[in-house]
Order: sequence, then structure tokens, then C-alpha cells
Amino acid sequence: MVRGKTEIKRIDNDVSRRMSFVKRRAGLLKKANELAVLCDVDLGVLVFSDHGAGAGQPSDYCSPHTSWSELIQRYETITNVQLQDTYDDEDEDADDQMFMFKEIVGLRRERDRLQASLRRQTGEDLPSGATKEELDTLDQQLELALAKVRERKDKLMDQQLDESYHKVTVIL
Amino acid sequence: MVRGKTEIKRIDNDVSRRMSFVKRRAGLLKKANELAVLCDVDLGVLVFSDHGAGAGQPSDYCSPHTSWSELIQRYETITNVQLQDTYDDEDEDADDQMFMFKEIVGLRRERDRLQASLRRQTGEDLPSGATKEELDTLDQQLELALAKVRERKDKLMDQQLDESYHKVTVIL
DNA sequence: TTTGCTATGTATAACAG
DNA sequence: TCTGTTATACATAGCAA
Repeated sequence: MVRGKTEIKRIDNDVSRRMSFVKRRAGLLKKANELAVLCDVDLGVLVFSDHGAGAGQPSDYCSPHTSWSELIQRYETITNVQLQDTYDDEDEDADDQMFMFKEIVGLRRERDRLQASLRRQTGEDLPSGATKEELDTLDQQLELALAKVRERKDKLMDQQLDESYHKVTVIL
Repeated sequence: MVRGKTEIKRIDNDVSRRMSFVKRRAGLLKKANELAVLCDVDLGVLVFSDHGAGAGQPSDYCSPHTSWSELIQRYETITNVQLQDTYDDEDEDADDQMFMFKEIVGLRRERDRLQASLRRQTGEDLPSGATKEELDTLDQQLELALAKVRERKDKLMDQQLDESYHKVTVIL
């Protein structure tokens, strides 16, 4: 933050504001991940790119071992505040049913989307029209995942070696 | 962050972990506010203090001019694609409601399971108690996926080379 | 436990290509 | 618009009281 303290007010310049947005959003999501992992807590971050009824995809982070739906449910339970809008018209029953119906439709779609992602991620079902860029991205993701798995395996082996070593010293 | 780089893994010491949690949570919420104000965007942060079904009140931040319910609604609207299916407004009885309710519960569970699989598959969230066998299986799956992606890339390259070749022959 | 300090690592505003 | 660099502000781990 060069040149004096950063005053916390809307950045007027469009270019600067967008640049700041991209950088700070990345920073926020990174911090969120660090907090979740270091302190072993559940949390979620949800960021929309433009504050109108915007077009852009939101970014979000959800800590390991949980999910947005779970976070929201817990929040509701604890605060006793209803976060998800329920329809509040004259005919409550019909509106409840409408809500549930939409929920089911949405959930089925999301399930399908997730299943497709999973199939793609396991190479079972690569999109036939995939471009080189898409394949490269997937390749990188898989390499990264593989590196993480192997790092974990190495740690596990080291741990076991260490245990064996201790056993040996005890025996000796 | 005195004494060497901070490795991003669970802090084992209880006292240190709680201290870090309080400090980092404050930092995260502050950053969230700065991002919302400086860049004029909508966002929310939700943090639970302990990751069990815990007792602690959650902390949250929600950007000015919006609310959690609005954020969640927008997120669902955008993420779930369109909810264009028609809703049958006939009288539905309690059995139907029960059915729908069970369907929702089941679908949410499945979604969570799929999200977890996906995170595991991308190495984002390897189960902490994973055995060597599990890790080996995952390793093999990833290798397989990588091989398929690369095979596809090779085909794509060959195809493009082939096209170039034909162009050349036509020109000649 | 909570508060405050400080050395050091990190995030990022401004700029350049 | 995106990417990389750098100087500076900011966040925070480890202590101490």
C-alpha cells in the first residue's frame, strides 16, 4: 500500500477499483482458507463481483469438512434467524410447497452438475469439444492433486519410519 | 509471523490455536469490510468458532446495502441455473409434503457427499486419517485421469497438425 | 485469560510492459 | 485487460506481564 494510508472508502477510478477487487478478493479467500485450516474451524465466504443484480459468477470459499448448506443451516439454528427466504404470502402451504419444489429442482440440477464435474475430474467423461486450454487446465489441476496426494503419502511413510525407529530403539 | 514461514496446517497447541483464531478472524472480517467498501461489492463472511456441532455464536460480516438472505438467494439463483420448471399448483396433501421434504434432505446429503468427493479428487481436502491404501487408490485414479487427458491432448494436436498438412498440400 | 509489543512475513497500490 | 515488479503498509506469532 504505497503512498500513504489507504482510506477505506469507495475507489472512484474504475480501473483501479477492478484491479483492487481482483487482488483483494484473492487475498480474502486465501486468508479464509488459512483461518479454516490453521484454526480448524468452519467458515464460508461469498463474494459477488458487482453489486447490482449482477451478471458475474460469485466467488466463494467453504472450509474443508463442511458445505454452504450446512453452514447456513447451523447459522439459522444457532441464531434462530431464517436466512433463506421463505415465501410469505397469504397462502402459506402453497408457498411452502413452491419453495420445496424449487429447492428440489435446484438440488437435482446441482447434483447433476457435480456428478459431471466429478466424471470430468476422473477423466471418465471428457467433454468432446474440449479445447486445448481446457485440457491444459484439467491437466494442471490433476498434477496439483497428484502432488498433494504424494506429499501426503511421503509424510505418512516418514511417520511410519519414525515409529519403526522408536520400536527398534525400545527393543535394543 | 516471526520465526520462519507459517505453514498452513492445523495448529496443534490449543492456546496458540485459539489466539490465532481470534486474531485472524478479526483480520478476515476487517479485510472483508475493506473489500466491500473499497470495491463497492456485495459479500458475506460466516465464521463458526469451533467446528463441531459447537456451542459458540458464529461471527459474520455482510457488506452494506445487502443482507445474508439476499446474498444466499442470489447465489442460489446464479448457481442453480434457471428454475424454469413449472410448478403444479394442484392441491397437495401432507403425504406429498413429507415426500418432498425427504427428497430435499436426501438430495442435500448427496450434494454434500459429491462436493466432498470432488474436493478430495482435486486434492483440496484429503481426509486427515487417510490410510496408505486409500492414498494409493487416489493416486492411481489421478494417474489414470491424467493419462486420459493427455491422450486427448495428443489426439487434438495430431488433428491440428493434420489440418495444417492439408492446408499446405492445397497451397502447394 | 486477555492485552500489548515488536520483529518479521504478507498483502497490495502504483506502476510498467 | 492481464501479468509482473516493487516499495510500503498491514497482519500476526511468539512473548511478556
